[in-house]
Amino acid sequence: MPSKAERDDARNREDVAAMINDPNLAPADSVAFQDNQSTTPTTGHGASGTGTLGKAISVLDLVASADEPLRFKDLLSRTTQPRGTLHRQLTNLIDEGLLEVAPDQSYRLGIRLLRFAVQAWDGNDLRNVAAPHIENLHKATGETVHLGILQDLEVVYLDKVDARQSVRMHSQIGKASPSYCTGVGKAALAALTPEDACERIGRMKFHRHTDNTFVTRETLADELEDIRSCGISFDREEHEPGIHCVAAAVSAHDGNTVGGISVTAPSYRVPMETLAGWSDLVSQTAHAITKDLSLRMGPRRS
Amino acid sequence: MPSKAERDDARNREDVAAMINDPNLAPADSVAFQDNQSTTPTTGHGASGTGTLGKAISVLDLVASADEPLRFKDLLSRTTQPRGTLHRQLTNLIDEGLLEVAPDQSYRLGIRLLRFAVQAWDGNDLRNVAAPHIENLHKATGETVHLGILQDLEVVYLDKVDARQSVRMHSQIGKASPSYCTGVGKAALAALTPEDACERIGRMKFHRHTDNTFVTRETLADELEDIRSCGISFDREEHEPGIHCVAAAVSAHDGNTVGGISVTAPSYRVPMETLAGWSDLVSQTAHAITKDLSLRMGPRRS
DNA sequence: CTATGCAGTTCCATTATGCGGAACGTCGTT
DNA sequence: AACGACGTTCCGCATAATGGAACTGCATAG
Repeated sequence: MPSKAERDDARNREDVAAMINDPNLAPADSVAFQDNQSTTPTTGHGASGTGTLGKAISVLDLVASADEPLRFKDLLSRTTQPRGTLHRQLTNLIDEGLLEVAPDQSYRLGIRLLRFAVQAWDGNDLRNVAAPHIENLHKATGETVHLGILQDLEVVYLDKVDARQSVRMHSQIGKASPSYCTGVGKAALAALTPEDACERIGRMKFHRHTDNTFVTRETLADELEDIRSCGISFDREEHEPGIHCVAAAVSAHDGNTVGGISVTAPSYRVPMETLAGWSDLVSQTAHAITKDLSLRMGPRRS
Repeated sequence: MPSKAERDDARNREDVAAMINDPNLAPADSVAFQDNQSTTPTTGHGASGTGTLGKAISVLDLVASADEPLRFKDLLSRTTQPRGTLHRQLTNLIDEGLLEVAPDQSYRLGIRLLRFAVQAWDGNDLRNVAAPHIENLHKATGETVHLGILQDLEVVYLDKVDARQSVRMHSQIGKASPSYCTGVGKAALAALTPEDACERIGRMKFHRHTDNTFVTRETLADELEDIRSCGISFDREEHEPGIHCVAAAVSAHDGNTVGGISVTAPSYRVPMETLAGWSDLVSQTAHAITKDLSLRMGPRRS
C-alpha cells in the first residue's frame, strides 16, 4: 500500500546519494544495497516501523535525525504516512511528552526523554562497569578516553573522561558518530561476526570526512580484517583532521552489545608512535572491562 | 553516583514524617487526595495510559521510576495489564531499543533513549536561550546555578553550572526533584495560575526531607503566595540539609512551559543574607531569559 | 522421582484501536 | 476576492492490540 509515496522518496534519495558518492564508492556489486530504510534516513534502526509503537518511534526518529527544525509538511514529505495518520501520531507523541512543538510549528524532541535517558544512562551496566577502567586509562595516558557502543551502523558514546575540561560539558555523550571512521566504531565492527559486519557495511553510506576516511566497503573490510588480527584499531585522522586515536573492542555477555574504548588525542601534540605505545594498555583495559562485565552478568541472583 | 544515598532517603522518609507529625498536617479535608496514581509512583505524568502509545510509555515510565531492577512479575504486580499484554508491550519496547533486558531478566531503559535525549537537550529552546545567562549568573555569584523546568509535579534540571567541578559530570541534569521543596520548583509553581498550582498541589505527596520542608498543602500555598508577591523564591534547606538557594521563575511563550533558575550554595559558606542579596540579580536574569525567549518565539519565520 | 507452584512465553478468537481518504479551516499571497 | 499551501478534523473500515487460556521450564517440596 505505500507504493506511491515510496516512489517519490526514492527519487530524491538517489540524487542525494549520487552527490555524495565518491568515485571510488559504489562498485557494481553494491547496487543491491541502494534501497535503504526510507523512514529512518540517518539513524536506520533495525526493525523499526513494525506495529503501532514502531511507527510512532520512527516518527520520533525522524525528527531526531533532522539537522534543522522540521515542520509538518517536512515530516510529511519524509515519510510514507498519509496526512491524517502522521498528524495523529504527532499529537499522540506530544501528549506523551516525547515531542514538543515550537511556536513556529516546528517539532522538537520533548524533555521528558531527558529523564528517561538519565535513568538509562546510569543504570547501564557497561557504563558502570567500565567507569573505573576508563578513569584509570585516562590517568595512565593523560588523554581523553571514550567509551562507546555500536548501535546498528553508528557508535554512540556512553561516557568519556576529558584530558582538560573542554568547551562544553557532556558534548559527546549520547552523540552518535559513524562507525566506519572512528576508532571504537571500527573496533566494534571488527568484533562482530564477519557476516554481521559485512551486512552492516552493506547498508552504510560513506562520507569522506577527511582525506584518510575509508569510503569504500572493500577498504573498510580490509581494515576490519587487520583490526581483527591484531586486536587494536586506530583512527588515523579519519573522522576529524588533526585528531587520532587508539581503540579496542569491548563486548558484552550475550554478544548483542558490542562497543569499544579509545584514547583520543590531537596529532600535533601526541604522535602516532605514542598512541601505538598505548595499544597494549588499551587492549588490556578493554579485556578487563569485558571480563568484569561477564562477571557481573554471570551470577544470576544479584 | 548519588543513588544509594537516595535510596536511604526513601526508606527513612515516612518514618521521619510520622515522628515529626506536624499538627497542621493532614487535615480532615485532605483525605480526598490520599489515593494517588498507583501505576506511576514517582513520576505521575499527566494523561498517561491513553491509546496504545500511552500504555507503552507508561510501561516505560514504570521501569524508569523504579529504584531497583524490576523483573517481569514485579512489573506485572505494578500494573493493571494482563500477563500477555504486558509481555507483548515489553517485547515491543525492547524491539524498539527503548528497553533492554539484563541477563537476570530485569528490565532497564535502553540506551537508544540517550540519543533521543541528547537531541532533545541541545535542541531545547529554553536551555539554549538561558545558557549564557546562567553562565553570567555563575560568574557574578561564583556559586552553582541551576536551570530547571516544571514537569507536572516535579522539577527536572535542564542545565547547571557548577561552582567547582563536582564529583561527577552531569550528575543533576535530567534528574527530577520534587517541586514543593526546591527553589526553582516553588518559583515555577508560583508562576502558574493559582488554579493550576492548586490543582497540582492537590495531587502531591509530601515528604519531609528536612525540618524545613513544607509538608502541608496549606503552608505550601501560603509560601507560594509570598513568592508570587515578591517574585523570588528561597529554598531554606528544605530539600537537603545544609543547602539553600535563591530562585526565580522563567516562563515561556505559550505559558505551558514554566521553569526557573537558582543560585545554590552550602549554608555554612554562604549565609542567607548573601543569598538574599542576590535576589535582584537572579530575578533580573530570570526576566532577561523570559524576554529573550519570547523574542526568539515571537518572530514567526526564523 | 514425581508432584506442585511459580515465572515466563506463546497462541488465537474477539473487538477495540489506529488507519487514511476526503472534507474542512485558516492562514499568507497575487 | 480568489487562490493555494499548510494544517486540522472526521468517520467508516480493517488492521493490530487485547487478554484469557494453554504451554514450557525451572525450581522446591512431598
